[in-house]
Amino acid sequence: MANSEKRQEILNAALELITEHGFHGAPIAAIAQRAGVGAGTIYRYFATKDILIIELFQELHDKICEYLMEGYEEEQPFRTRFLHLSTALLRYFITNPQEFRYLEQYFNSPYGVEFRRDKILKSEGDGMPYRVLFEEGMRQQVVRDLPVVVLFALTFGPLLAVARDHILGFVDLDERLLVQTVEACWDSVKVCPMELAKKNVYPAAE
Amino acid sequence: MANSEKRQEILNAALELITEHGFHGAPIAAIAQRAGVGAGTIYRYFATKDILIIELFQELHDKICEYLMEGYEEEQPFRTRFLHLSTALLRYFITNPQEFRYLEQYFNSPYGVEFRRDKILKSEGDGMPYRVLFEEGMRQQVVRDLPVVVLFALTFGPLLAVARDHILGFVDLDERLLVQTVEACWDSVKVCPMELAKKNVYPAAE
DNA sequence: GGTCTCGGAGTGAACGTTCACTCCGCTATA
DNA sequence: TATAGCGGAGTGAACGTTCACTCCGAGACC
Repeated sequence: MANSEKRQEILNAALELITEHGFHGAPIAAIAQRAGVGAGTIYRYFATKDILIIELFQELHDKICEYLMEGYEEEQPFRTRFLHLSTALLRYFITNPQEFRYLEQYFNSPYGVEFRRDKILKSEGDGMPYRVLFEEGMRQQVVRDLPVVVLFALTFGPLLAVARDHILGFVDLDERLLVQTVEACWDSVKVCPMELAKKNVYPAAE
Repeated sequence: MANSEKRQEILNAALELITEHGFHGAPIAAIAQRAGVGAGTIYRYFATKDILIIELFQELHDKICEYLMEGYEEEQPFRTRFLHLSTALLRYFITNPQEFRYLEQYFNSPYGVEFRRDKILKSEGDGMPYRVLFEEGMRQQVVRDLPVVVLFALTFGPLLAVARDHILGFVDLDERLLVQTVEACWDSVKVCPMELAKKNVYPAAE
C-alpha cells in the first residue's frame, strides 16, 4: 500500500466508524483495524485524533463546495441561483448519507461552533456563494432585509432537517418533494411581491 | 436537605455541567460535587447516567409544552396560532439558553433520534399542537400540501438555528427580529395566495 | 425523660474498563 | 547490511459504577 493510499484508508475508516457510532464510539484502535493498519501508524499521518477529525471535515467540505459550484452561473436570476445551490446541496446530502451524518455531527460539536464563528466573523464573501447571493439580493430588494445569519438559518435549517429525516427514514424525499422543499425555503427568504408593492407605494408607512 | 430537594439539586447540577461541557465532559463525580452530594447518592435517585439524562430531558420538555400552551386559542386563525406557538418557543429558548443548549445536545444524539421516531410514528395529535395545526391547515388549503415531517423541518429548522446563533452571539435577536423570523417561517409553510389562485382557476394544470 | 437499637439514606475510595497515545522491535526494500 | 516505515502491546489517565461503611433520626424499652 502506497503512502497516500494509507492516509486515505484511515480517513475512510474514520468516516465510516464515526458515522456509525459517533466521535466517542470510534476509538483509534477500531479505526486502525478497519483501515487495516496499526494504531501507531495513524499517528504518523495525524498528530492527534482531533486533527484527524478536523482534516476529514475539511476534505468533505472542499468536496461539497466543488460540487455546488458545478453549473453555477452568476448571471442567472436570484431565485434560479438559490434553487441551484440548495437543490444541489440537498441532493448531495441524500446521495451521500455517510458524509452528511459526519458533517452533522461535526457542526453539532465544539468543532463546528469554531468553524462557524470564523466564517461569520470574517465578512469576506470568498468562496461563499450564498453570502454573495444574499447580500446582493438584499441590495436589489429581492431578498428580505434580515441579518445574513438569519437568512442562513432560514435556508440551512430546513435543508439539514429534511436531509436528516430522509436519511433516518422519516420521510422519502423524491426529486419532486426535494424541489418543493427548496422552493418553500426560498419563499421564506425572498421579498414577497405584496410586501414589496406596499413598501414602494407607501414608503413612509414602514 | 429534603429528599426531593436533593433530586432537584442533582438535576440542576447535571443541566449546568452538561450544558457547559457536553454529555461526555460532565462526569458523575463532577455532577455530584456541584450538587453537593456524594457520587453514590446520585445512584439512589437515578439507576444510570443515561436515565438521569433522559429524565432531565423529560422535565424540560414538559415545562416547555406547558409554556407554549399559555394563552393558546384553538379558535384563532392558522397564522395567528402559528405565530403564537413559534414566537413563544423562540422566546423561551433565548430567555432560557441553558435549557436550550441541553435540548439541542439531546436532540443531536441517539436519544433524540429515538424520541423523534416515537413522536413521528405514533400519528396521534395528542399534546402536539403543531401537528394538529398543520393537518387541519392542509385540509383547508392554508398550509402547503407537504408531509408533516417536512413542515416540521421548515418550522423548527430555522427556529433552532436562529436560537443557537443568538445564544452563541452571532446575531442579536430583539423582539422585532424575532417576529420577522417567525413570519418568514410562516411564509415557507403557508400556501401563498398566488399559488392558491392558480390552483383554483386551473385545477387540472396541477 | 433518658438511653438503646435499628433501618436506611448518604458517602467516597476502589474497581474494572476503556481510551488516546507512545515506544521499541520488526520487516521490507535498496 | 543499513534504513525508514510500520505494528500493536503497553501506559497512565479518566470514566461509570459499586459496596462496605458512616451517620442520624425515629421508635422501643426502661
